[in-house]
Amino acid sequence: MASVRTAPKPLTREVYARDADVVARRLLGCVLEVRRQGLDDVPRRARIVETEAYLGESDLACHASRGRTRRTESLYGPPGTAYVYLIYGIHRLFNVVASEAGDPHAVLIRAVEPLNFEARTHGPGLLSDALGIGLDDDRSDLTTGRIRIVDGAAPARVAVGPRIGVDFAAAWADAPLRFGDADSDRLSRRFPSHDPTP
DNA sequence: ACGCGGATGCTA
DNA sequence: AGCATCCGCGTG
Repeated sequence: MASVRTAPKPLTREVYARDADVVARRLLGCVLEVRRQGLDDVPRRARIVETEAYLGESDLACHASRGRTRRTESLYGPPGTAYVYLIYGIHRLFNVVASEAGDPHAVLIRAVEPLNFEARTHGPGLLSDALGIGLDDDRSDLTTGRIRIVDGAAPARVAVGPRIGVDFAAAWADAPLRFGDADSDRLSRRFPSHDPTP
């Protein structure tokens, strides 16, 4: 009998309800899907290959470390909420809220591999442009909205390193909270190779 | 009100 | 290494 293609289901809220470093690793290999109303019938789909974890108010690199403001309001929402903000007046960065409501953890999606379209997606600003993610998506619910994440196979090898662009964050700057599919050719930047030697 | 600086990406 | 470009936030 013919195989039935089961519609992929979005990750459930409980998948997001863990500390951001756990969720950041979990999201590698999962597929980000964005329906673009009026532009596509078919959602754009892309495999997540690089993430960073931001661990709440005590994490000096996390926006919530400066307290709860209007911009960071979405970080305080339930896990599975989108946090999208403008950086350098130019780029929109897409994050997934993790942990639990009131504990502002986030996972920044830093790079994806396009699955059913062509675009440059090897950076957090680039992928938002390619997928059509904008400030309007801030605070949207990833379990019900036009942006969703469906499960996928975890990468065979995971690279780990310090986060990018957070040198100001004192001791937190060096924490190993950036994760990547070590075999992807679309990472935003090279990971420090703790490669051994020959 | 006002000035500052940033979870980037491109060019030199 | 320098710059574009603009919103949110801290200060007045």
